Amino acid sequence: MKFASVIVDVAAKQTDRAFDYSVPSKWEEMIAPGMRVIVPFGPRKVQGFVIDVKHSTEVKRTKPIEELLDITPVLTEELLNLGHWLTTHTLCYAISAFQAMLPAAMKAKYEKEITMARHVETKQLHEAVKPFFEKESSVLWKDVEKGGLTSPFYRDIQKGLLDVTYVVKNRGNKKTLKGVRPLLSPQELMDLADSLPKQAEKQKDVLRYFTENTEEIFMKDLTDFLQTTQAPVKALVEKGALAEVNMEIYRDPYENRTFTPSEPFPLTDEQTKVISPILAHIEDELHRVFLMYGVTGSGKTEVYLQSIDRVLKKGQEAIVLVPEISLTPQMVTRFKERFGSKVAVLHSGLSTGEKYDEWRKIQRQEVSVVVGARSAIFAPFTNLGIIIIDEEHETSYKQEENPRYHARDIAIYRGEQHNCPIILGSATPTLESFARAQKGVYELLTLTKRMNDASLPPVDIIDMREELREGNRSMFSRLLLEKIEDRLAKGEQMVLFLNKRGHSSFVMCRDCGFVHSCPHCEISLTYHRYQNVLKCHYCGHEQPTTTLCPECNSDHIRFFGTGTQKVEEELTKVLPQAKVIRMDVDTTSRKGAHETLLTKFANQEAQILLGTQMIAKGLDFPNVTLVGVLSADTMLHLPDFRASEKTFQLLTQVSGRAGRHKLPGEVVIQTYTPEHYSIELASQHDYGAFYEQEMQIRKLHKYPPFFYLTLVTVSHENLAKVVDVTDKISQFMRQKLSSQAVVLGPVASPIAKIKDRYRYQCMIKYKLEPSLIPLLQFVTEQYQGDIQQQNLTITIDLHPYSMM
DNA sequence: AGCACGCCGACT
DNA sequence: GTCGGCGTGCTC
Repeated sequence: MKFASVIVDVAAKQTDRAFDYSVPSKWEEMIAPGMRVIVPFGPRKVQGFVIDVKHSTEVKRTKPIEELLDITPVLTEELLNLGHWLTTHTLCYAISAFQAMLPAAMKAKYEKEITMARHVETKQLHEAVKPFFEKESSVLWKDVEKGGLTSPFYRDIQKGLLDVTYVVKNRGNKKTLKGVRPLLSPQELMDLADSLPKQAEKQKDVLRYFTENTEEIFMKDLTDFLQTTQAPVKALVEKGALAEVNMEIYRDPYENRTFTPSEPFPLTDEQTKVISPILAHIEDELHRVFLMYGVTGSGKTEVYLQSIDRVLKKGQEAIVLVPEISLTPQMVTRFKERFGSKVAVLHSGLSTGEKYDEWRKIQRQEVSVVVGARSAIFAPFTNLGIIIIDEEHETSYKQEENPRYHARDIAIYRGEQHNCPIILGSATPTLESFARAQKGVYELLTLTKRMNDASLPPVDIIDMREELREGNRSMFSRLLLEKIEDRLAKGEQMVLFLNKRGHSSFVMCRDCGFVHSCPHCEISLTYHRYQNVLKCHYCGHEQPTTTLCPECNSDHIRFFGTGTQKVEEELTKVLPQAKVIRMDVDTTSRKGAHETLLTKFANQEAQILLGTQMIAKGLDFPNVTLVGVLSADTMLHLPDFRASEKTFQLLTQVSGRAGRHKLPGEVVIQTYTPEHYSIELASQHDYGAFYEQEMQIRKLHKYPPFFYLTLVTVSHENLAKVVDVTDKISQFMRQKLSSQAVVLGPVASPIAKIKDRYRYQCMIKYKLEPSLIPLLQFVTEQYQGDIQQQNLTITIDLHPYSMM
């Protein structure tokens, strides 16, 4: 008798442990850790992950496993261990860790189904229930709820007329197509062909095909190839010579695209110098973290490609992470062109089914390179030779929900397991990584020259206060407008960048200062012109706009801040001849819209590309000679110690979009704080100076990389309760941690209320606190009662990226 | 997280 | 006396 330890799909503290089940004898030989199962859990059935198979158990009465879902484990031994590591390092439930490592299609859906009990006739049922069972033999509970008929159903369930069954729906629907495979040896097939009568011409053709090809083939391909129908094949199946099989097919998101194979480019001296230690570590299978610091356009990608090439030649595999936002067709194309069908792509633009298919290619070892966003770091490779994280500084590598992991940490963990190098690439590395490189924890590799000997574009900083003083009240400075007109005349292209979405950021009464804010969240509402409504970005609350101030009845209601829509309007007003493509969350929400707009721009259907964050990364258009940043300081005043760093990174990235090719480029940055060092140093392309200056500030305020951070956020609908709990937690931590640690709090969260729940925080800054995690675990256990009964939530973010 | 069980008040 | 409200505790 075998027993399986199972982590069940119930994300709660009380169920965050393994439960033992007996393994029915039919699965004893097959079952292995890492497989998914369906098990009875209380009155219902849930999905679970087998983490251990053993010959005995302490549990007195085990229930048997209901169903074994996998033939091969979906989690390798390495990933199971990584799951456990995640639970302790991010304080999440084991089930959340496992689910984060798999495509969404593998997560079960649960449904309650109502069927008629045996020997019950419809006429016995309640009048309201009857019609449901006249045509169908079962009804989904959610449909009953929708119809508002829960009570008559309840009554019949109580009477025993109806049964409730719990069904687990597996979403991982493999798409299959009919195929054929031979059951006999080529010689036997040949003998069979000879024994067939003369008129069985087509059957002989089929047999002849299989004497030469022993592999299975799609039915359609076979009949097409032999110019026949399924009939002769069927006849041979009857005779026992062939068998019909279901062959898995993949939805290929890139199927109607052709990729011209590319050859490795000759490397520059700098690139050669940079790649040699990487290649040496690949060769010797040594783990090492390389920080590749290279200015935009310095050819980092070619170094990645050639490193991967070496890995593949050794028969190993590679993971490449790119930020979601820059997982552009351009980037994917470069990998597909070099490595062809060996590449799988994983990003949020794919449907659940498509993601599942890409994942299956990895699991079945049909590909050896994965290019993907954050979660691709969990690709189930077993022989990793390199992990690359491009644009290492991007905040999207940190998951902002449980498990709150950073892909960089997972990469390093896996790199240690597989003895392989890690490359972190960036033109503006995070201070954390650069500091580690300075200390020798990581190895620094530097690329200082741009390809094609292009120089970094000159940057003009425009003081918008000055513009205002001189009577220019528009959102375009005179210099920027002049340059835009110049490019329009020359037929060149430009990119205008703004980091806001919507029309205006907030609506204010100029007489009394009243600002429309969300009734459920402590945040001002955003005006959306298209629908003429005010929207809350946090809870989705919508309300109509007003022409009069609700406070003082003044009609001096004005829209403040600038959104892409408004810029577009003003642009067409000032320069009616300009063709503009606007890219923001609103215009790119439709699937494929992103790509369509970029293709249009690449085809020069418009001269101006106007957009938010998403156009800052990875785009490369040869005809772009001007980049304009409309308001550089919008993110500078956020309550975030990384605000300067983020501003510097963004401005540097945006500037890098200009003049990457033959035509020289120019950058114009508009700002209200031109003297700020992050703006000034970004305009000088001086990362080194920025690093030095920002490090001093971080040291002074005890922020990373000098101190680690942990953020505890408490939320509840009652303000007093939130303050009380946060205060107790803060005091407790202050008391238990070493004197070197700094505990700040309780303080209101930057967004003090979301969806009618108040939020307070306790921030812990520390250098070395081995007891921190156990203490935090203790705290959550202490409040377990309140969490369950009163809807209190305590969120713990170790190494947070967002302070919200 | 669900769900059953069990104990109380408001009704036929 | 019974229906159904919600607090309590368990799930191999």
